[in-house]
Amino acid sequence: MIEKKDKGITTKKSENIADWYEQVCLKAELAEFSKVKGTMVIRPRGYYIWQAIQEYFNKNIIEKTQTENAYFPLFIPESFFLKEAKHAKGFSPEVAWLDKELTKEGERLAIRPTSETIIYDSYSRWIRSYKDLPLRINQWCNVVRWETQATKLFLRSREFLWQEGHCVYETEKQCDKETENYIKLYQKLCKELLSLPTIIGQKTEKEKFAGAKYTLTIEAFMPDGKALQCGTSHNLGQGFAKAFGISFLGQDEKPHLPWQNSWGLSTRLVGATVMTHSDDKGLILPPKIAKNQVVIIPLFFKGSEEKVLKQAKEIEKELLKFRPILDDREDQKPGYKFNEWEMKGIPLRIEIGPRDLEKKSVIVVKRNTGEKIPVKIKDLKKEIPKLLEQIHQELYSNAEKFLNSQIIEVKNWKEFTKAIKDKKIVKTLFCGEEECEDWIKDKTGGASSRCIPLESRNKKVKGKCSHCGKPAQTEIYFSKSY
RNA sequence: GGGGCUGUGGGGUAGCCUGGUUAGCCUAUGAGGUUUGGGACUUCAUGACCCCGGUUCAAAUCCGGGCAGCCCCA
Repeated sequence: MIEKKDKGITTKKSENIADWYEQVCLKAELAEFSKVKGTMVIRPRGYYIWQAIQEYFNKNIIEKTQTENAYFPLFIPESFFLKEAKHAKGFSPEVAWLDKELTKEGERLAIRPTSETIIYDSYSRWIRSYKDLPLRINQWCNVVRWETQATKLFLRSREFLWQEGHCVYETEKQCDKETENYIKLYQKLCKELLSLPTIIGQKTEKEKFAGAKYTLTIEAFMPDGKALQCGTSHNLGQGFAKAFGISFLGQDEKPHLPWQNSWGLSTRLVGATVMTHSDDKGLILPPKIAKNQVVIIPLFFKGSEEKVLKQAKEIEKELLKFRPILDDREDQKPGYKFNEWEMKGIPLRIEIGPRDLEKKSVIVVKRNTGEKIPVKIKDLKKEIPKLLEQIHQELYSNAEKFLNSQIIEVKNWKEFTKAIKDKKIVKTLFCGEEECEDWIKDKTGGASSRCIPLESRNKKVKGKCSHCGKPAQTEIYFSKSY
């Protein structure tokens, strides 16, 4: 016998987070699996979230940093790819190639896993003098990385949507400064839009972007102790410029190689947000990215239906800017509706019945806490934005509290392995050796370096690597990851 | 990287071991009636064996391959 609750989320977040997460994505109608392994359909409720990210991004990052949006092709000739050796090597295992179609010269074509090469081919023609710099271009597109590992909705798929920014600068100093600025803007987006706390840091040599001088990252931490890379900003140095023949005449009338960076964030952020905030009843969304911020549920009783519905419609009209849903279905009981909209993550529910009409008030219910708050109808327009903001803050501070509670400082290998086993994030001293990092990954069942905290990356440290005992070079975070 | 499990109407499942009548149930969907302050009741209707191949008089069931999804360990 199937329980009625089977219509809802049947697995608890604390019991099996993978199954729970999948159910939330599917049942809240954010996404569904598609036929080809590792590909997904993003449904309107899910795509709205991505659009909200795009909107914020274009307004607060693209415009404010004087970056421009453009678009480059999906297909990349193999020869472009091979120009920067480290880059080509790093991406080669996961590039998807077209089977038959070749260029006129007989070259294979790759489906972009990232667009450095095809963009920099253009840049080599566009940049002539220092007056052309800085050049800042962003593109919104899809990329394909042929993952062999287990794929997961939003978090790891073979095709995903992202933005990639590509800037060119006259000086190293400016490049450093802006590479750091972009990652900080990413962190701000996560906080202000998605209620997601993150850690900023620098990737190790082992984990940095293929072909980069260094990579900055923001890392979020999921409830199961796994980290999720949410955005990266790479200082590419001059390697790509050299490989693609990008040079400019300086004021000194001599040719110079420019400095470049690239930076990106993807639909993975949607997954991070869903997994962080949602609960056993289903989706919880930060209000700013909710397709509908309010659902109005009229409670019908014989004799008063008309009056209640009329008032509900007035409220709907009054609250139009919060994209309300008026659920006036007559064939469903209120309890059913409550559960349905909770599963779909509507931040606020307004209940209105005959008893409320008499008092000229309604009950407003917060999705994240379940609090029921009586509000006078005339005050709704004023109170709703306050409650939405409150939800945003509560989600952030809960996630932040969790993040801080997860970080454990360790001094030796015993503490290190115990912390990883306890699904914590290890903060420790590290020698910086790649072999040491490999060894740790092997012995802990996959814990890898997350990042060197941004504030301490140029600081000298005293002490020993908590694993090998060699003199430490840096502070660092280690954890398992998605 | 290694091991294991699963695939049946839109969703969740029974049946499979031991091949055999019309593939059962819950839910969903559509129509009707009674209802409505936390997943209502009822009548009728709609709708399925992942794909390819093999064994067999006969395949959801056995065998092989493919595709897809999940779990565990490192």
